[in-house]
Formats: sequence, structure tokens, C-alpha cells
Amino acid sequence: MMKNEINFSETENCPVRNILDRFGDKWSTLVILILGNYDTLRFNELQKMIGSISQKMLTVTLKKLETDGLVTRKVYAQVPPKVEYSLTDLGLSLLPKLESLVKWANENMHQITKNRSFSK
Amino acid sequence: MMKNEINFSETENCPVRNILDRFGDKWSTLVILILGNYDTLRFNELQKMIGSISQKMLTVTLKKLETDGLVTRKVYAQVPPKVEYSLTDLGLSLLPKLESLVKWANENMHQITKNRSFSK
DNA sequence: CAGCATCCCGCCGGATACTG
DNA sequence: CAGTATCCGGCGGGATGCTG
Repeated sequence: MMKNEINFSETENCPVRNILDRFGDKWSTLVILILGNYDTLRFNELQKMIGSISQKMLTVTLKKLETDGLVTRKVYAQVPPKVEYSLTDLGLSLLPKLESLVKWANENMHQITKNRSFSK
Repeated sequence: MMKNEINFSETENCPVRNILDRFGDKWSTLVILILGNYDTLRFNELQKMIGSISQKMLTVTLKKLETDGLVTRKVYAQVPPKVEYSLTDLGLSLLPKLESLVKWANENMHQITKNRSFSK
């Protein structure tokens, strides 16, 4: 009955659960996707690009991504401050997987929207 | 500077944002992954497999996935009731993308955990 | 410019009890 | 067995105001 050997059991030490918990938040994946498309962006540029994100959440999101080693933060010692963000190699290795999801989303969003409207 | 033409602007009608919002919840992706590995499962089997999910959240999650047309629900008219869930073609088309993420998670979870511990 | 601090609301999701 | 119904706490995340 089982096709592949994937273990979904208890949360700790389960990479699947751990990753899903990590990127289950509202902004992480979006930030990675954008940084993947623009190589390097300043804090303000990122914020303008996303449009609807608050300063707080962008800060929090970037900090988490930096902690996980997916994003690098480069601070220029100048006034006014300038901080540049970009993906690390680890972040870059995740990018194609997320872009694959984006591709699927673009191709199938219409169908999903239709399904939703039918079930009303 | 921009590498690909991906539009991340305002939420409505943006497939990326829409999909991320949709699967940003705690359980959806996990249910799809499991159904993808077991073809067909009953409600109870799914719940035991996930382990930590409540009846409520499994119900809610399955209902959303059914509404979006990613999962089918087959009810057997018998007592006690028997309900079987499986992926639709649409759900199956999403599966490889998610499994690609799982593969990445398995390969890189260790590194991420290490990064996290270093930044304490 | 790039944040940090604080307040506070909404809602996700857990616990529990009840049905066909 | 496969759900509903309800109650409720936690926290994700928005709004606002303040700094180096």
C-alpha cells in the first residue's frame, strides 16, 4: 500500500514537519522568491516590492531566514544606513523548489478558483 | 537586474500569494504528501498517520482540500460509516512539487539546525 | 534608512462533548 | 466511524511611535 518510505511521525527530528512549520508563515517563501529574482535588495526595496508587508514582519522574517542560513545580511557602515539582503547558497538551493511551486500555482490557480466557486 | 518576470504585486489574482496563503496553514501540505504516498486512506487512518492532528483540524483541512479540488471524498453508505480520501488529478499534479520540497528538507535540515544553534 | 518596542486584535487550532 | 458544535487560549501579525 505504501509507495515510498517517508516518515511523517512525531514532529521533532522530522525534516518534513520541521520545514513545513518553518515556511508555514505568511512571508518567508515570498521573500526567498523575490530575493531569488533580484539577487540583492535593500530593506526598503524588499518592502516596496512586497507592498503589503509591515516593517515589523519584514524584519522578523529576514531575521529568521538569516538565522537559518538562507539569507545573508550585509551592513554598510554609513549614514544613512544601508543594508543589503541576498540568498545564501543554501537559499539558492531551495529556490528552484519554490519556483516549481510557483509554476504550478500559475498553471492551476484558475482551476482551483473555479472549483471553489462551484462549491458555494 | 530582474531575472525572471514574476509578478508579486497585490494579493488578489496573484497565484503565488494565493497558493502560499492557501498552504500556509499547518496541515494541508502534510495531508497531500501522505495521501500521495498511500493512494487511499480513511479518516481514521489519516489521523493515526499524522498522529498529532485533532479531529477538527483534519476535518477542516480535508474539506478545504476537497473544495479546491485537490482531494476526493468517497462515502460508503454503510453502518458504521466509511469514508475514503484520495488525491485528484490536480492534487497528484501538485504532489511532485511538494515531494521535491521534502527531498530538499531531508537533505538540508541538518545544516539548518546547525545554523540555528550557532546563532544562539 | 533600517530598524526596535509596544499594544492589541483576529483567528488558528487544541480540548472537550455530542450525534447519525 | 466520521464527523459536528462550542468554547477558549496563544500567538501571528498589523498599527503606531520612537531611535542611531
